[in-house]
Amino acid sequence: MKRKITLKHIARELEVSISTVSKALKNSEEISRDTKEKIQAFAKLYNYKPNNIAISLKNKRTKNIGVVIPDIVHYFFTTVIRGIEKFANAKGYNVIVCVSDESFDKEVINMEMLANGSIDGFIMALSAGTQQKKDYNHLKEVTEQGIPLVLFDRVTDEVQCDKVIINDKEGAYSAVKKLIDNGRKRIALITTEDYFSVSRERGEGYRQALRDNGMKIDEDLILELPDMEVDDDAVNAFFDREKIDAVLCVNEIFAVHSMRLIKKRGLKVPEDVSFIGFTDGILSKYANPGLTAIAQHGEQMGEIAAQMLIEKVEGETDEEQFKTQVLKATLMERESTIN
Amino acid sequence: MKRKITLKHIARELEVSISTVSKALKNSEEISRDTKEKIQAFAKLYNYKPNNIAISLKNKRTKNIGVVIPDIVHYFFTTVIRGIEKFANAKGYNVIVCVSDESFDKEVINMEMLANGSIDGFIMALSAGTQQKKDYNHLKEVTEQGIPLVLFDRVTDEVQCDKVIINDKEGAYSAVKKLIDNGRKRIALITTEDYFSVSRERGEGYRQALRDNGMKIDEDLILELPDMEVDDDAVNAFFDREKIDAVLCVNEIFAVHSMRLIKKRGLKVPEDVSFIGFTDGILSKYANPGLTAIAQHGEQMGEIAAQMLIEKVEGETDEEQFKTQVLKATLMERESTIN
DNA sequence: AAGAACTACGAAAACGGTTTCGTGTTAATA
DNA sequence: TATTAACACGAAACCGTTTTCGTAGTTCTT
Repeated sequence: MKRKITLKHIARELEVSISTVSKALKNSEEISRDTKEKIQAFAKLYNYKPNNIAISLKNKRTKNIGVVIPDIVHYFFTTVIRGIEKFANAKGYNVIVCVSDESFDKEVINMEMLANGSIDGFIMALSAGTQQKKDYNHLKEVTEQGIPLVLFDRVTDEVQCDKVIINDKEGAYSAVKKLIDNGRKRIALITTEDYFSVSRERGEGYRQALRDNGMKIDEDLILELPDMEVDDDAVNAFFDREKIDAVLCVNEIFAVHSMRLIKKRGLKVPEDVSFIGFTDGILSKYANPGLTAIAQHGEQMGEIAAQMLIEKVEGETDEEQFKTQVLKATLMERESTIN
Repeated sequence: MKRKITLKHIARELEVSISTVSKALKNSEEISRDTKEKIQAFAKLYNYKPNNIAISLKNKRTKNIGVVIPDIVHYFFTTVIRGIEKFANAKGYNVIVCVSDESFDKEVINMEMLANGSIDGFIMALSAGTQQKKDYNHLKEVTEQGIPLVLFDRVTDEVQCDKVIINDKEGAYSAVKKLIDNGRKRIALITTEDYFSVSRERGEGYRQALRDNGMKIDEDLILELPDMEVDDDAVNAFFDREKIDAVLCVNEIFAVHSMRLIKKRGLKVPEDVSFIGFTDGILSKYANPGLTAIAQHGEQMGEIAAQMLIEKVEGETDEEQFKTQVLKATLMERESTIN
């Protein structure tokens, strides 16, 4: 087992000082050609690579960025991670992923672990627990320590930091507008409980579109599911109760799942009932019929978040200028709506 | 902006030495009650937390584990990560995720970056590029340096290390067996090119099941798709050419996608053609009809991999004993096959 | 009263680098 | 020949911990 070689080893072997070795490997002008060549050759031969930890300690920069997300088995979040990875890797950063599992406590614990020197900055989406509790002290603490933070998708106004979101309201608005233009009269909304910033925004877009088009808002057409998993009975009861010709869902699973329940009732999609879902993910693409979806552009979101973060990390100036970048939600039309 | 406080700050403020502070915070017997209480109170007040990087340098242990996977936007891999996270976090480890993007070069670069002190061990699945190239020197190098390595799912015999896989051959075998028992006569296999260890294994299971049941292997019933994305024309041509009453696919996407093409041809699933796919993922669950699938138990796989790795990392003895743990692939029956 | 044994703490090395500054040797200059 | 500048390198501090070892000062022996 050949252990990693250090500057000290090289220095001892070549009978020079550690500083000379360090400088030689950085091709410093201070060191003579001969010595440099000798040292560099030796280093290459023994495949010397500087120890990241030592460099981190010295520089007070880890080149790691911490990503805290509610759930990793979730298409949207993985696309965001992909975007982050892509940008971060190109800049020489590694990505430490922590999952809060929608829990406030885990979010706090994870952030505290990472904040003690392991990372240069955070990119995160708030857990459900945190949004319910409305307790953002752990976020405020890291920003007060001067650790840059970028929030994406699930954000809050109560923390001053960079943010990147999509225009959820507009996305929902244009989806509903499309349904109305297609002649749909009874448009339902299937959503989560409203402590999620995104669901709230999407709900507003839905209502606004109805209002702007002279349709009155029927609260009975709005179904709030308490869990992220779909309860078949609740949805079926909803369909029994209300006559519906279109459905907007705040996520893919709600959409695909309720589309299936509708088909089981012998109704046709999109002829009898149209469907649109948020998140243009893998389910929408492979659903049958293909699900018209509002794309959240996760990968782009991740890239932008990473860019914002790295700018702050590497920026000398600690100007307290925070931006919120709003991406445009775009409609990806498939067979679940009529063109 | 309140900067992080260090031992040195506390020492200066309380007019004691750094060593005294360090010991006091560890509740050492060496330090008097009075001094300890004073120091601990001060530390708590200023929310002192030791710097992870400094500790890593001292201990030569980072409490980070590196995970290198081909693709993060892939249900199976994310479930594995979830399992790894779960186990690792419970043991106080963080997870650094790197994506090789199926590329040999990126895999090498990522591993080299992490191997220079950033992590205590690796968990990984080989990229397509690596499996094609059959070049495993980067893996051998890290193991030679004494860095523990656990391979999962996409493994190779050429590297001596711990491994965790599912019994792909048996999984495919039992799937085909089931199709035969259902009276299917012309069972197709849609697979990738065969440099993937898993595809090869699955193919063998398919052939074996046919042989064992007195059916002859018709190579024309095996379709190898060059890409991970499905080429509609290739699959349609295949269906035009061959009369088929059942299909086994080596992944979800192949299965769901070709199931859809079959339905577009006016055939019924499962009556006319049955489908079984590998990876019991989100697509299988929400497909219409639900796709009978061979579960790969990603989360469990991740947990086991993490456990194996952490055992090696924390084990004193560098016994060169390597285990390969084989999980049982189980069939998850849904509507795409007849019971 | 002198040595032994504690007690309670500090100095310093170590982890593996980077960087500033000092210095001996040689070469160029006056 | 004496002075100076350039060159090539080393010593040491530093990043923030941990840990070993040394040692004042006190208390306990006999």
